[in-house]
Amino acid sequence: MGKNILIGGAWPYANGSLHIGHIAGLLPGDVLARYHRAAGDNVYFVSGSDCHGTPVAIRAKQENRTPREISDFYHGEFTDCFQRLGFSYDVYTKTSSAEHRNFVTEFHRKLYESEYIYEKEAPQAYCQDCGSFLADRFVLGKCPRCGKEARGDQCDACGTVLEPEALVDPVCASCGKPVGFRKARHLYIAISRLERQLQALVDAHPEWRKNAAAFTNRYIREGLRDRALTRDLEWGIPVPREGYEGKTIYIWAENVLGYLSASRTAAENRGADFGALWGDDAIHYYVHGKDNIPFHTIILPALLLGSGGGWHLPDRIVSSEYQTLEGRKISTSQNYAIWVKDLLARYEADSIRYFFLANGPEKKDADFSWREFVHSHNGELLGGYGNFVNRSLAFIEKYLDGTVPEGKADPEIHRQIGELYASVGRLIEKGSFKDALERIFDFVRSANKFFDARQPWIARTADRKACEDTLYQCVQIVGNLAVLLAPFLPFSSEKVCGWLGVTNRWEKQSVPAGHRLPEVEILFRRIDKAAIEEETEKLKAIL
RNA sequence: GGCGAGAUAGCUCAGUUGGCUAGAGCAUGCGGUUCAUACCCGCAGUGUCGAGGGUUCAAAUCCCCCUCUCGCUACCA
Repeated sequence: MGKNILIGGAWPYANGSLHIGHIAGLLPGDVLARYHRAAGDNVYFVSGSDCHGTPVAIRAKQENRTPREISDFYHGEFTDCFQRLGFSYDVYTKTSSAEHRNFVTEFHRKLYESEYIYEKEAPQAYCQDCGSFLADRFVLGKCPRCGKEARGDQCDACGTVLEPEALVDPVCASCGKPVGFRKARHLYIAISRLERQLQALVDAHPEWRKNAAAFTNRYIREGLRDRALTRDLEWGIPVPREGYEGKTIYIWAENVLGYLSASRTAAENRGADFGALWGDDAIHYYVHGKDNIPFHTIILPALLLGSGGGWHLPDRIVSSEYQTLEGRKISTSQNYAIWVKDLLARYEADSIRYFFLANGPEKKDADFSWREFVHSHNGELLGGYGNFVNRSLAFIEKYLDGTVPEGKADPEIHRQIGELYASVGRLIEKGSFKDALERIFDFVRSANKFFDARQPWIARTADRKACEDTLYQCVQIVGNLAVLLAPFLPFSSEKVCGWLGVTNRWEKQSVPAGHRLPEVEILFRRIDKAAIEEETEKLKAIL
């Protein structure tokens, strides 16, 4: 009986295109989803575009469009990129959808009745000129303590934590005009009172990525602060409470609930029990970059606990470090990035997936360089795996009538394959994707050695039976490699599984003797080394 | 300023609780092979394990200190 598995991929913010940093952090989610499905579990892999919030509203204003137009535009781009990269979301939606809005409205309405929610009036910076309230860090002024330039949340010069109204001569960060302060009433969630439960959550999960546990412990140690759940913004989900007309729900008190709203849609689509998915027996993974950690280990659990609905809390936090680009950090504002749509226009999805899964920022920042990308593709993916598939199948086509021969399986190789399903599965569940791929590619190398050692091209005339045994064995290896690699390289695996007539279930596959191969094509195109120079030049031109 | 993470071969990284001459893949050089997408196989290296101290019979691994990089510091995601 399959387990209920929720895999929540982070919701990319719909105010700019996706770049390689996004895929590096999100790809693990798809590997988990594909693996768990192959293993027979009930997988709900959900995500969506995060459409609300100030940056989208600002961008819309600048471009003279509506926030909905802006976010829908990027949502369309995201959907297209994810689809072409092979992301197997069960539901990919957006926070501006009716389903999400309805779910959140209902959730918040109940939440407000909880003992953890209270109302407070506080002065808030307001810019007459921009016509809007300002976030603390969008207020600039002089530090009351050291007199240096400081932001409304903190003074970098002396390190004092500030309230914006404490600043001397406060001005608006975007227009530079003086700001005033108005009293504003907001709803707050008493995260401070959930400290014990949140600490217990971290302590109960040693399997969280190290960075997730470290961040969370640090926040708790520094003392959790209550947070406002509502904002004086127009673009967002309206606060479902009397007296809050014109206010919207704070984006982080809303977008993380997308895991619930989207998985409810997914459950309804397949006529499954949404309650069971969020009950005790489920396993929940959250996959995102390290900048998202506190929102998934503190805010989301706080909302789930605060609402008192008995919701399942996060089990496994797969939080990546950052992807750098040719040794520098990616900067979208300077256009120093590689955009996913551009990558997809020139390279195959599996090549892209392979690189970011084999070299991704699992435990520390990882660098993307074109040199590495081309070498890893040509050397490992194509030269190692692609070549083994091709030399095996082409040999059969050319010399064995395109039919899988009768043959004896090598017991040692048979054992190794069985062991791979177990160890690779374990590593994927642990979030160790690099290790998992490494195991598989070790085996690919040994398979190439096996082929060489057996010299079937000589045995073909000298010892026909030995040649057939070798190729029979190689076909078994190819079929199983395709299944083992399917979570990582879905497109090429689908081809190979199709040729050999094997399913993609996570268990040892066997290709029957006598199976006729269809015409086989090459799995991966070689990337011309000249691309390294070309692509690197393009990046240098930006700097 | 505070807190956190990282610094290991040209590159990307592994190195469990300290233990033999520090590893892998890629890249590089040499040799072999030819079924295969000039592919694969074999061999060969190279490293003051960021610097400096200390603990220990023994440290990349523990302690101290320093340097550098990155991140977080909560109403930008």
